[in-house]
Amino acid sequence: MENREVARILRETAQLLEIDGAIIGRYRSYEKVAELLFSIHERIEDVAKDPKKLKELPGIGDNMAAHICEILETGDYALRAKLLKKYPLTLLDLLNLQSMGPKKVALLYKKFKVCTVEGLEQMARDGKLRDLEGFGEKSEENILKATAVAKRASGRFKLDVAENEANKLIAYIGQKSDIVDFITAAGSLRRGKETIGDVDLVVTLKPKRSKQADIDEVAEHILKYPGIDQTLAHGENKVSIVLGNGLQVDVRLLEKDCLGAALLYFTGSKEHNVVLRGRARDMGWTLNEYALTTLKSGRFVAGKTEHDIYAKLQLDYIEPELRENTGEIEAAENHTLPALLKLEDIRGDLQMHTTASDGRNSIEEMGEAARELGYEYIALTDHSKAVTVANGMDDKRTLQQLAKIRDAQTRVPGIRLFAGIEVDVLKNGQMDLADETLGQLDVVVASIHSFMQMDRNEMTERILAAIENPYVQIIAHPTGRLLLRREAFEYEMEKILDAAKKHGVAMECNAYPDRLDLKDIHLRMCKERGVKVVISTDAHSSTHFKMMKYGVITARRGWLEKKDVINTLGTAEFLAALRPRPGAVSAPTAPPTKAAKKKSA
DNA sequence: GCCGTTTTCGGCCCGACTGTTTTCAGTCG
Repeated sequence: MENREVARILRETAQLLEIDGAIIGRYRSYEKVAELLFSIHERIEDVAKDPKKLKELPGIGDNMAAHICEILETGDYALRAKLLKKYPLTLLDLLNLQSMGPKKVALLYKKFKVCTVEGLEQMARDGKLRDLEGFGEKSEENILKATAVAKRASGRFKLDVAENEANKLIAYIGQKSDIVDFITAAGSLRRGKETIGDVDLVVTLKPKRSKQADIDEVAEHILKYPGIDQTLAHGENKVSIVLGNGLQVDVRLLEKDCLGAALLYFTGSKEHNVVLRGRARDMGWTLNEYALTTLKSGRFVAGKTEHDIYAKLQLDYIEPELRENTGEIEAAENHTLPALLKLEDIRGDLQMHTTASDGRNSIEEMGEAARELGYEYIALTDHSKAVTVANGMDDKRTLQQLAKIRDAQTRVPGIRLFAGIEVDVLKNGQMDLADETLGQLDVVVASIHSFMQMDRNEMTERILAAIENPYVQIIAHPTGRLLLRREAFEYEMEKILDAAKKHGVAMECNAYPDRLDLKDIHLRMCKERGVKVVISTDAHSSTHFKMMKYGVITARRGWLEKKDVINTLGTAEFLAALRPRPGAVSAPTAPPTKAAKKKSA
């Protein structure tokens, strides 16, 4: 059973308990364990084999351990089943609606047996809710708005989409440059999460322009933003809006002096903040979004910058991407935080497509665009024949493409053009092209584009076979997921990574924002095992090279450092870091640029 | 339901905003 399955059952139990009126701590304990299951990379099924190990996990005691074992054994949990006799499962859909929480859901169910979004919508439309205690006409309006939003938006957005919307709004708010001092994204966008639920913007005002009238002026400006679909909240220092595509944006308007505390608070994650606050409390302080202050007298301790606050808490500065309460606080305490990879460390891109298969640009165009970015090398990796829809190449065309790349190299100096392939891993684990063909190429990237629904064991065997093929050097988008569209393949990641380590195969972090594959926690597993990682864009056009930043941010979330990623190496070192293949001839070197020629002369 | 050595019982983040109230409960992040 997958962690997310166990987590789902625990989370539903927590929600049902909350609706049932359980005390806060009880349902929080279920929620916490559900959250834990998403943050650990061991399979809970494996951990649970040793009851002692299971109970070592934070938040799991005797009872919870027994519940987890019950779920793993029976596929369900008795308390959840019992609660479901009292409340239908569809009731939980209502919790996802804006303005609806457990108390209101419970009341509505008790009074009217409302348990579906459609049912609730009808009640609101008929004006049947306004006489209920705690409800009014406005509540009905809000419910109708919320059901409309729920119908329109799936609720989450890809990182690039959220970033683009945020940047547009930041530029717009920046028009108030006489009042506004600084604007930045916080929340999961700043942490670089793969999908974003809503965007948090922190806006600070100039010291002489932070009166309420100034804040109001900026808020009014924001409410006139052309992209707004509806306004959810408008208070003294907060504006919440929903954009046309359903993306919610919360903007906080604050004084400059509390920027550090505000950024820390609104960047999260919630779990990271909870631990920081507990730590502050242990030290006799209290931490909120305005400052770190003394518990007794409320005297200011720190708050101008995040660095100040971490320092006072006796922690090294923690980069936003690490703030998930998955060990970063302990590492900050022990001065063992990683020196995270940076975008400028990347010196080449190892997966891209040209007009030979399904790309939009020629070899030369890709080479020139990559050189513009300052890269030292790229690998041109068109599809192999199994991907017919992408005009994949057979052996003959692959070798023709190799010759074309060698030829293009003479016209594109100053960057090394590796002749590569993205060869398909067939259903049985064999390669889509002959070994003799693969052996002539500089870089062999293997990936799966078919039979994605295989069962766990079969898929594990299939990928193991690919890794054991002596010509395969990189496994591309190893889990095949498409964010918000398609689930990852199921297989035993531990086994795959152990094999990759053994055979010197690098795992790709595909930087394309629809993929981000491997994802953060898998990359961290690579680091722990010493598995080599490459970050590639999978560019299908020269404009796609800019997606590299999403791969880097994902790698940072996986705690990766420059030394963990082999396309941070120079050309010769990179080639040496790739898996050596039997009988492979080394690629010819690139002709120097004119500038370099002059220099050596 | 979990956790802890100043607590084995009593907390469990905490402040803003809204809408319904007429001082506060519920929701949200």
